[in-house]
Amino acid sequence: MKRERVIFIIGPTGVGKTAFAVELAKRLKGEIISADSMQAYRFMDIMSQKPTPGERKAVLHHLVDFLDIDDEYSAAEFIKRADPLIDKIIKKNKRPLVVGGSGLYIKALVDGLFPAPEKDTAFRKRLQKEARSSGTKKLHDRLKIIDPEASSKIHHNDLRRIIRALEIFHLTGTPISAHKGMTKGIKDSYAVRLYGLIMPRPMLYERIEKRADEMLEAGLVEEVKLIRRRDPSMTASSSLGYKEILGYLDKRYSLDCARELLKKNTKHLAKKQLSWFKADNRIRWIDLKEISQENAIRLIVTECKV
RNA sequence: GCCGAGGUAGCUCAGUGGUAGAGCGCGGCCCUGAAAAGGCCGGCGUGGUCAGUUCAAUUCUGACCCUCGGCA
Repeated sequence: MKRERVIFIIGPTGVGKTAFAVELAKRLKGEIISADSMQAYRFMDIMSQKPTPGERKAVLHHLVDFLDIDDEYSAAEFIKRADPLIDKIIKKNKRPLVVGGSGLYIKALVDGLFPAPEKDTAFRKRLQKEARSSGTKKLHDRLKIIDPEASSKIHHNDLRRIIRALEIFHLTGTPISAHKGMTKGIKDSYAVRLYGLIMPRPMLYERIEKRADEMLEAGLVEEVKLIRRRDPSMTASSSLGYKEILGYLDKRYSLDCARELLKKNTKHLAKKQLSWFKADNRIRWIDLKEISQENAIRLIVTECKV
């Protein structure tokens, strides 16, 4: 049986995934699934650089604009929603395009996430408190006893992962390393094609800086004020743009300082995304300095007909 | 012109008579329910220039150049 093809457009923030994907979707009769933790939120329009109303009219977008600011979101929540959407889109005789920059979200969808219980907030709080009073190292030592394999892979300062590993054991009685590998992703039922958009670092950074200025001009400060009033969730409040502007609103530094911070942190993000994606050799890279968007799209369209 | 302070890593600066460090930046990397999060690793640089003292000077002395304050 011929497997249906699912196309992924991934890449660092600022390369132009959105515009590219919209253009591609038009040619392929596609619908876009956003693999983006921040575009999911209502009201976070400017900071998450959502597709424009025009773009959303031209191509149907899924998983954009459906969460309230105080909702949590996660990779698991994402695949829970994205997985069934793929089938639905194919049944409509359309082509699913997954677009986003989060390495984990993409990997989770393609390769799957092992079935595991949700977070236990009380347990996490308890361990965080413990870490503060007696040190992160102590928790790492505890992990070593119940799961030597996981503890050797998790750095002793990486509190977040140490707690998660302990949490899995606490909730299931099985160490986290025993859960890994027991995963099923969409790659098992579809023909997955990963296209990575890229451009030389200086060019990307220039675009990022320009975009930050445009976000400020478009009213980022007002947007942050609005979001703050609505008590953002942990996920929402970790958005780039939010914390940088918050510091300005709290008079900890000037607007110019916030602007520079936003630029710097966005570049850091791009760098981290690049580092994540580089490790995945299934990705076919498209350098937008070497090949025009138009030609790249044509190439993908041709490949899809084969 | 005079007085004072200073010129050390891309930036801000610390320090030492035996040729140098820290933060930030920058680069590299890890990543399984917060991922736009979290974590790890990476520092030879004409020590402003030239001369002197010394076994040895970035560190002491002198001259010069430059920067910043103050006075004219």
